[in-house]
Amino acid sequence: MSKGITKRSDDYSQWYLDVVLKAEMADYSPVRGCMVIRPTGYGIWEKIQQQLDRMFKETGHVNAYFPMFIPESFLQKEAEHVEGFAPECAMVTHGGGKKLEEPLAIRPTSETIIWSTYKNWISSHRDLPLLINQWANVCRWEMRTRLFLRTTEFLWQEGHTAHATHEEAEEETFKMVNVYRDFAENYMAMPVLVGRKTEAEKFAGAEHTYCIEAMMQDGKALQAGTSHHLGQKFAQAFDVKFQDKDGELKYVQASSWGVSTRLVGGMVMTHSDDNGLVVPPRLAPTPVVFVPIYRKDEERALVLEKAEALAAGWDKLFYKIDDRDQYKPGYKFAEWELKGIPVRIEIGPRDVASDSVVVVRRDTGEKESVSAEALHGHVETLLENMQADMFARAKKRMEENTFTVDSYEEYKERVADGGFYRVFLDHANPEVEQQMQEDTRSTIRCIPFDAPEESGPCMITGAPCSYRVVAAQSY
RNA sequence: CGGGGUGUAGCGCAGUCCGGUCUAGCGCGCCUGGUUCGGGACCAGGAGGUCGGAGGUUCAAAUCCUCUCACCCCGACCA
Repeated sequence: MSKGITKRSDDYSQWYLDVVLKAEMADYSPVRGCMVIRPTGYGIWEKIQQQLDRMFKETGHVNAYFPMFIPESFLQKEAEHVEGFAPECAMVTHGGGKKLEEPLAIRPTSETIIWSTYKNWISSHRDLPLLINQWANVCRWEMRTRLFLRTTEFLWQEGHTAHATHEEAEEETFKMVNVYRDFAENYMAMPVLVGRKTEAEKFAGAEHTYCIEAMMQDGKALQAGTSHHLGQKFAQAFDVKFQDKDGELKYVQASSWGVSTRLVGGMVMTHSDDNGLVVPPRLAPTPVVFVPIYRKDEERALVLEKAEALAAGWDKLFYKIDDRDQYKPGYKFAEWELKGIPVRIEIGPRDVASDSVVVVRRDTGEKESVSAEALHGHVETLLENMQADMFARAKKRMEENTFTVDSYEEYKERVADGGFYRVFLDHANPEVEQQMQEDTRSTIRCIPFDAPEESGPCMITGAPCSYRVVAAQSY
């Protein structure tokens, strides 16, 4: 069927690369670890941006833009932050033909430049909360990269908020991880686990980190979004204080939260199949493609005219008519499948004669004949159903691959096969997680918010635990 | 940075072990013309290559030697 896509069952990571490259989502760049995002991939990122941007604004945030160059000294102001990011920073040492007095880091994240600026913007409780987001590129010099999932430069959004109290910052941190959950589930059709990161996994410079974790088709976890309560760490590092109602000077409380182009990779690994990309309708830049079928010029004219008529009333961006003459219909079918267009409408002379069309859904491949009259309603319902079905399938898969395990021996045997493991682990003790990582290359993905109270012994040390955490191998 | 692999036309590959038949070939794609068109059409003609790079051995190198670069996969770091 599909030309040159490795089967998932043969080699999952090669399959992923094949899909991304063959569907023309991205290309390698001349620089190691960087990628060119092609229109098919960028269009999906744009849909992600549009919807998230709306959700951020609906929750009271505004966009701004901070520069990508950060004085090296800024990064050093917060101890944990430096330690976490220094090794992966790209540094600019020259400019204008001269060595710079102070090297500039290309932002790996913007906390430092933003808090150095917030210092000037905040003086009173009346300036709070400050709720700003930015869409930007960032750069992290990773040892090993993978298209979309981890690249040296990537695109993301980063929200940076300032609050008067710890509680308000907490409310914000929690609210935003739930925005991410809402987005992942309802737009990406990607079920996620929502919870808190362990000390070992949290953001460098956060008090605590909340996250959404998704499960890919091979059972590995993907951190899909994070929201951090930064407490007063950055406010102290950059001396950001405000005068409160009570007249006292206090350090501001902060949060930051982000998702990146990694989501595009997560979408691929959640929904796509051996025939190529499968895009959930709500992330499809163009959800519908008409493939005309004709033999002679008269038929071509007839069929295209009918397609135009059928599409009348639909937003121009909602559909496209593939009137390329140099390809046969079968070729076009295969190509649009590879590129993941959710709904294909086949229309030929026979359909025109019967005043109907053939409608095919990408996720299941099901075909049905639909009367012209019913087409709009049918397609709109179909897209909604696909969206729901894709989520349901992914959710079922996640549930079926989430296991409850009590013995470390059993865990060690099974975790490499993929899946989420609900286990008792003394995560407060960092050595426990470290040992597990050494033994199994797996980590605690999160402490789910909805973990029921349950008591049992840590599977490694036997220490008493009062709930289970979720551990898995991850990307 | 370790371990494995691959670099030959836009893509996928053969040729490399055992140097000469390679003036480098095949499939797909591309260009021209015609016939086709309901699941990746067919025929005919054509364009396209510093064989990853540098150095060496040789009468002769895609092929042997040395060095080097890039990319992919698997680990250690991470959204």
